[in-house]
Amino acid sequence: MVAPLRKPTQNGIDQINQPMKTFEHVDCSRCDKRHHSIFCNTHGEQLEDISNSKTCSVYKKGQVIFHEGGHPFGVYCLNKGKIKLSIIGDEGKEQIVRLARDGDVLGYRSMLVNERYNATATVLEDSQVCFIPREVFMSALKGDTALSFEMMKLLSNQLREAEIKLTHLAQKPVRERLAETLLFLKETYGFEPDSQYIAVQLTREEIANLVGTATETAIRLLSELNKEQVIELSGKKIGILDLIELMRIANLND
Amino acid sequence: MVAPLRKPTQNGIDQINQPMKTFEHVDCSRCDKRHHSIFCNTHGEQLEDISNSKTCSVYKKGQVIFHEGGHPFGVYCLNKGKIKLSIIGDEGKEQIVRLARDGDVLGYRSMLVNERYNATATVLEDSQVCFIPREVFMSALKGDTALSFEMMKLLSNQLREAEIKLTHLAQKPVRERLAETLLFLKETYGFEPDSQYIAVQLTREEIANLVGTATETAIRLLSELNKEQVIELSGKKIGILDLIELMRIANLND
DNA sequence: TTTTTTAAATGATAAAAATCATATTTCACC
DNA sequence: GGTGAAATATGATTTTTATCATTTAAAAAA
Repeated sequence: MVAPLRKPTQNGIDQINQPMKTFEHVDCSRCDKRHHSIFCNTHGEQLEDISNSKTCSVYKKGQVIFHEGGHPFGVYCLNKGKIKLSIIGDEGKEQIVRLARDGDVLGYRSMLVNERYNATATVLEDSQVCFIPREVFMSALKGDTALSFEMMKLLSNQLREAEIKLTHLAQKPVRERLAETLLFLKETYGFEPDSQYIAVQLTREEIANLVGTATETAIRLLSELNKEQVIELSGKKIGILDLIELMRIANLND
Repeated sequence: MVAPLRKPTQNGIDQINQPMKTFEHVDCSRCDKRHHSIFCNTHGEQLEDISNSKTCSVYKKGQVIFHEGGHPFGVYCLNKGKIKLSIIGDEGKEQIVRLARDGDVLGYRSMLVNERYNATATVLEDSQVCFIPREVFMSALKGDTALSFEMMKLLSNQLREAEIKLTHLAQKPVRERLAETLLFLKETYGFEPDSQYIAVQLTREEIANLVGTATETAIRLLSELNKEQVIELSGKKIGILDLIELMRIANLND
């Protein structure tokens, strides 16, 4: 008997944080996602330890993998799926700070500093996620310099991205940031097979929380870009009709 | 004969990036700043290597230690002084992304990922800075797990700070962010001896570039807080008269 | 299917913040 | 100590963006 599945609340964050079932997990050494992840240079003993101790689970859309304020017991490796990482601001408003795709690792930051999570990880579409227990991951880090370096590189890159995002948030108008966000979504998740539709479905509210604006403003500006034939809206699907123009609007000189 | 010292340009970023002279450098093992830095657990060979290869220089106010776009040849360790790290946005506007104080290390991010600097480090007041060459720092990292972990912790903390700052920038009004910035300045540099004045002198423009707003808006809101007797303005010096009220205005529930 | 709920769209208005303009002050330099 | 440049201050105005209100459309639930 399986417990009934509750629906996500209006802000897309669900109370349920228990995965529904496990999936057939391959050995980490044969996982093709590994080569584009921080484990790309991890071999032998370390990789075996990880592989033997991991738990692989399926999370349904809307489920929360970990919660802001919760204690980290390990790291999560996204095998397949899409996950948003968000911080709830003082007035209860969500700010999406990162999006994860296949091969991305989550929850390492809090584990490294041994603090509670400062973000919530919510599944955007049904996902397969592997869990690596704290001790295993930490001892892998200790025993594997290459892994440590990959970790440092990952953190460095995310820090750079966060600082650039910060600068744009402070200096660029919403329209430019929205265009930038659409390009970012396209870079992160690509297009759906044989189409110009970005391969992720977000609510308008989520797009606004990614851009850092009010939902109505995001809706208005999306409609505007739609009228200008730069993008195409079809329900939650967003197609890019004129990539060059979208890039021009985003006004990125980096 | 010493070359004449040019003045900082209007945005506070100087072309000169050559330190004027070296200072009497103590051995790293006896540097008291070390205990609060990433080198707190570094000993023996690694520390000696660093100590023997470092170059210690004095930078004058306004001088640039490294430039956005430049190549990193090592890391900088701030022995004594105050430094701002800023990114120049697309329209040429400065965004201050970090402030460094005694014991802080700079330039590691770009070095770890082997990319050009994405920020500029400018000296806010005359500072003593040690330079550690790339190879020495990197091999210390490789040979010293404790240092690697400190590095990861530092990056993790900065990432958390950046993400929180991002959220506040997106969600909080300027007045709250200004109050938060003043509290941050106080936390970072403390008060001047026996006074309530924050121990750093920034231009109003720099304060605005830290808050993420227009200079005039920052000036106006500072005057407002001054009138409300929450802070005291005396030239570039900012005194905190009512810390409780300032914290209330900052509206931090974290 | 029909009902109910939730999300999206759009108009009207208000609030916030930026920009422009112009004093006034401060400070470095002669 | 005076002079000019830069920084600060402040008012007026415009622009941007958020908020509120309402309608329409879409998606879940009965």
